[in-house]
Amino acid sequence: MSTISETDIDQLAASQLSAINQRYTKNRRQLIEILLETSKPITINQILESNQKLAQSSVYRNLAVLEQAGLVVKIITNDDHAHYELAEHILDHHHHIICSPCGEILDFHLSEKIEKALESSLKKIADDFGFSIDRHRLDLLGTCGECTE
Amino acid sequence: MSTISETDIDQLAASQLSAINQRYTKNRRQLIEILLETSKPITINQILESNQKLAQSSVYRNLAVLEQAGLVVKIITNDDHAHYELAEHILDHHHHIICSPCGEILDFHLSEKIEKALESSLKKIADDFGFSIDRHRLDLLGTCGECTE
DNA sequence: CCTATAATAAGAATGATTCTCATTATTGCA
DNA sequence: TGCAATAATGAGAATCATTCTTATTATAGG
Repeated sequence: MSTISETDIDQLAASQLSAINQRYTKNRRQLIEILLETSKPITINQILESNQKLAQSSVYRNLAVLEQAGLVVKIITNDDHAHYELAEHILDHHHHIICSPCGEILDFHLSEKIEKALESSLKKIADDFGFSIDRHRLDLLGTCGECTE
Repeated sequence: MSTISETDIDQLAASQLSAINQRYTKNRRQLIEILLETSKPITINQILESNQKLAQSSVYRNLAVLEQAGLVVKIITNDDHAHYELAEHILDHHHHIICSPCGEILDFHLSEKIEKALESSLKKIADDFGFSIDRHRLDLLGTCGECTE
């Protein structure tokens, strides 16, 4: 639920791509658009279904490029297909609730208070382990209402 | 760092396997032993290296059976090989700190206070989404000391 | 408008994981 | 204890998401 405009995203995308010497091409813009329209993480197959013109190999390659540019995040859950969504500075920081039977992934948010407490804990832990941290992720694994019925 | 004894685990394993009509065979016991000796999640290849007698296909099959029985947890991180470790009622509830460059996974614990606060938040969120929850997982993604040097 | 370079797309290749099936082990019962 | 009946094993084949290859097409910059 971000309020960032599409032109802003285009500028961001162009800038983050050029930072790694990549172009913001028509194909890449279409991927960004699809991800922006979808309110939850989706698979490559869903992307291909939503735009039949896209070549599978290009979608794989371009999502990898967009991920390198920090514009897109790849979400690996269980054994199923990977899911993709826009990076958190475009959407906002959130977590995932995952239905194991059907593989669907939805976004959720922690209260600011708990999120902050968690982050400061994690920072300490990372220090103890001598790690430099990129990010954390929190997943809720279970069964959605539809799969229960 | 659990204080559960090996005989206790054998009993647990036998009982949880028989609950799904599976036997606690020599191969399966060896997998449990290997996972018990290792203090962190390991890959199938590491398991095969640590015991050359084991057949790859059997290890895959038996880890799947042990996972179904709730004795073992499969950890999927990025694109690398899956990692396996004993279930939380054998070890204890914990989370993972993952080095993206080398793929190593280590266990860590949150303070009880934050863990409890988190759990009660997550319970509410699951209700809101109409999900029944099996478990949650929290991963810290970054770069370990060795990979930084 | 050219030239150099990057992106594209179709299909081949890869590789972790799963499946198949003949062989071996185990269980329960006589 | 001995004998089915059934389950587990292991070697290799098959699967399938993902990555790679390469010829073609598009783009940027002079």
